[in-house]
Amino acid sequence: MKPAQVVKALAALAQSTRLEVYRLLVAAGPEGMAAGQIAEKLDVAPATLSFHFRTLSHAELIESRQDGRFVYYSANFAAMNGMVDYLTENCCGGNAEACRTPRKC
Amino acid sequence: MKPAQVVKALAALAQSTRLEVYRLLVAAGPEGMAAGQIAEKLDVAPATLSFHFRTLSHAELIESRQDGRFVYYSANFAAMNGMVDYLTENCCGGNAEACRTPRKC
DNA sequence: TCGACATTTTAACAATTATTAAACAATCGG
DNA sequence: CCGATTGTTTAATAATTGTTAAAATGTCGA
Repeated sequence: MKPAQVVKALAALAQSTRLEVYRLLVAAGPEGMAAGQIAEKLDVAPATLSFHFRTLSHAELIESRQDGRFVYYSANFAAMNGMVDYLTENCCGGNAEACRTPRKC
Repeated sequence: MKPAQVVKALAALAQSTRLEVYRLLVAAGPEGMAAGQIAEKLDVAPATLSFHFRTLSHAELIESRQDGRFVYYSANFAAMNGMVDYLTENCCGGNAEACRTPRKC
């Protein structure tokens, strides 16, 4: 994963509304959720949400598919793993064991 | 980890200079590096770097200790793990296996 | 104590970002 | 087709952020 893209992904998540959206989609799993459902659940104006979707999409953290009148968004799990891998590269000079902790996903 | 702090941590890393600083410190391990070493290695003006240190410190992603005239900075590994855990909470509605991938650290 | 070194703070400016309302597509049911 | 629904785009404004030079702080060796 290239540095510029990691920065883009981090920036995309570094905003409370987008972070909530992303977490919602992570919890929703591969099937995702419709834009309207998300707007309702988070109580955010559609235009605002659309702006944030675009940012998350551009960062390749989420994907979208159209289904009739609805647009479903879903999380791109590989992207986040790539981001985390980048952050922890050469951890402790290669001795990763020194700072290992278990994780959930 | 509280949402506001996760946002702060992500925002701190969502900037190329700070991301480089952080990665350098992750690689350096618990002993860390002196501010001047980092400035030289990354070719960044001291004042600029100081500004970024403050942002990273405030996000609790790095720590500092004074040693004579030098200030050593080091990565706070627990903070990043907390951040990642937050992002992946309830992954795939609890079925974390569905999106599991191995990681390095 | 003096002078040199290491780093931080302040102040100012340029650039980026978030939000909203309003206008604009696109899709469906009747 | 028409009207209602779903979502996106545009344009404008307010707020936040990154960078730099200059001044200030703190530490050490002589």
